[in-house]
Amino acid sequence: MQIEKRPRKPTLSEVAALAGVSEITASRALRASAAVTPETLQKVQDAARSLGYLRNRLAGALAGGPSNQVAVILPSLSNIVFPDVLKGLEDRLDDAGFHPVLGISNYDPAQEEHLIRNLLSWRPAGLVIAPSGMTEASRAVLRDAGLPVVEIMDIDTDPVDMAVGMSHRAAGLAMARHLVGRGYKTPAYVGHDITRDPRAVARLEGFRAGLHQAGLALADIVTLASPSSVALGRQGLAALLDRNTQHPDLVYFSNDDMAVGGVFHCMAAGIAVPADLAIAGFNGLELGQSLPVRLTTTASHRTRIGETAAGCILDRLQGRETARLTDVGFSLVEGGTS
Amino acid sequence: MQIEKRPRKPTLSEVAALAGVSEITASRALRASAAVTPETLQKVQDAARSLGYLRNRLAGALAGGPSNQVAVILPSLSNIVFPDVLKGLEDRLDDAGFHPVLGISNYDPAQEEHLIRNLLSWRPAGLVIAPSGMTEASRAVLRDAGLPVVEIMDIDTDPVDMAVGMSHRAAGLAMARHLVGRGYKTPAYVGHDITRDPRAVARLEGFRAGLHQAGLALADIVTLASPSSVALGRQGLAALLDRNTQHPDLVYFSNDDMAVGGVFHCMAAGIAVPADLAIAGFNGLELGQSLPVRLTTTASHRTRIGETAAGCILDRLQGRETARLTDVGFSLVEGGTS
DNA sequence: CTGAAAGCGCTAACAT
DNA sequence: ATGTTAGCGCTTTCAG
Repeated sequence: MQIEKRPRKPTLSEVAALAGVSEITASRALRASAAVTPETLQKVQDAARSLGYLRNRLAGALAGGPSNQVAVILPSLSNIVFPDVLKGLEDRLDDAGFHPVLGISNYDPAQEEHLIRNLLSWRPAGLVIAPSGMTEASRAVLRDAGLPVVEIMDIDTDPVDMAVGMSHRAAGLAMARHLVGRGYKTPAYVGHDITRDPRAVARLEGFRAGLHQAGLALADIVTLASPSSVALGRQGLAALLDRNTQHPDLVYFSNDDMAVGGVFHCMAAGIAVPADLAIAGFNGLELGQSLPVRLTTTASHRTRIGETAAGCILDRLQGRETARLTDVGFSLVEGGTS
Repeated sequence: MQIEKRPRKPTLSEVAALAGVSEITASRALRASAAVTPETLQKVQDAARSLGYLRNRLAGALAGGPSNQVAVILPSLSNIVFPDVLKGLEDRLDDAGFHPVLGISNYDPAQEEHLIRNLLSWRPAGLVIAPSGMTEASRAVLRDAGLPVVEIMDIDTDPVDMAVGMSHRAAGLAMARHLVGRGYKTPAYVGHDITRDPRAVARLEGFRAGLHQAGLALADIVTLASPSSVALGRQGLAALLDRNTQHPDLVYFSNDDMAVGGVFHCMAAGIAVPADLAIAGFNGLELGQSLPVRLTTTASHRTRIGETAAGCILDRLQGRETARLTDVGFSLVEGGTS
């Protein structure tokens, strides 16, 4: 039998009435939150089904029940890095029956602050954020929110609550050491609009520090005022090589997208890689690893960052102990382009 | 002045008390939902600020206020297509102050059904779904939910409410016609695990129909039982060419990731593209368009699908008229690989 | 423009 | 194992 009219969504009390039990019993049965006789369970479930009952978690959460929403604030979805992180988050959250509520800050601290308030107004169970220059007000709101908060990507800063990520400075440093060890003498750098990307800046700093330790320095730098892309990397390398400066034997790119663009430029311009020019990136994207010659790069564990951050939220919610800082590390990928 | 203790989050009634107005007036002031004297507005805002008041939308929505959450169900985040769609959704939703609540179905109808109920239990303002074989029960729930529902990606099926996407069959057909027009005679196909991807199947069908119309047929087909990737495309083409069948002069790949893998295989194996072998993909990813030789492909307007779907939700919510079916179309990209 | 009353639909806290 | 009582914090009526 189906209900013919649908004047209003059926409520728990209607389910309870039909099942011949009290509201709270129906509630317990439907949530499996407390012991309920198999028979009553059955009755309630049948009643719910026959009425087409759909739980209202708004009311449940307001009445003190738990939320299964987790606010997630990312700076962008255009950079593949963040969908990867989101995937990790979603995977782990989903296992526990939680759902991300998404906000995109567009790398804007003011928008970020607005988002934080807005998402928090739904009283989520936790919040995960890839910070974009968080304002002091933002930090204060998060501090007072009384829920688990995980700042992701970077662990070089001091988090409000917890942080999960890697040291980008260390990654740049490690790459410099690796390449110095392979004998390159005149390294250059090609980057995208890194003013909005403090992590890329940190890598560059680490890279320079690594060179410096070996008595080397960057022979040249090109940075372009656009978001990173394959096309931009191509263009950036072309611009670099067009200059009448000391010719580099190696180019460190701000990330893999850019580096792959560099590789494509070399292909098109007949430059042998790595014989004439070595190339290195950052991220370890599938893209770079699928090139005819695998890209030398640093694999960032983006999905793992998401998974770990979700894990922190869940651990906290379940009263388990959590680390303030979690370093998921990185791995150097010795490809064929260096 | 800051509050020292924080025994409980401040409520609207505390704000109202401090501002010396009634609860409802404070509510109106904070929402700008009705006319309020500039003075009272100021008083209320000041009170809210000084208490560190954070609106509770759970209560608001339960009391009949609007929700600004939109449920979004996608089959995966691993395939770049869906983050692209999500980006479009987020962009448009964000403009209107709405937020996506995300669920991933993993291409599983049962999980999809579970997700629908779960997300709907938060009483979102609307729902956007890229269907994965929706069960009849799922459709029924959506039909009865009494909110705007947009099914995305495909418009070859009959939606519960609205649909936004393109005809994948038409895209395959158009590509076949284009390539036939360029004189190819022995086309082959390389695909990923298309049993889970009805849209890829529809493209293949369209492609075959197009060939048929020209008196041609597929010379060979390879499909591999894994999700699409560059590596898989490379492997697939290698497998195809290894066989002792009629040698193809053209390969249509299930999508761009796969096709780029094909291009890479050719590079590595010394096969001239398109002289020895032409290659075509689907999606129009930046990846393919950044290759030394631009990939021939069909650009799907993924982000626009997201934007348009969000627009449908918003239009409906604001009482504007909405189309049942919206075809965002596609465009043939005549690259250098064919 | 502001207020008073009533209740959204559910669950925690105590009973029993 | 089940029921009773009280709200959760807000917004919708309807008044003034």
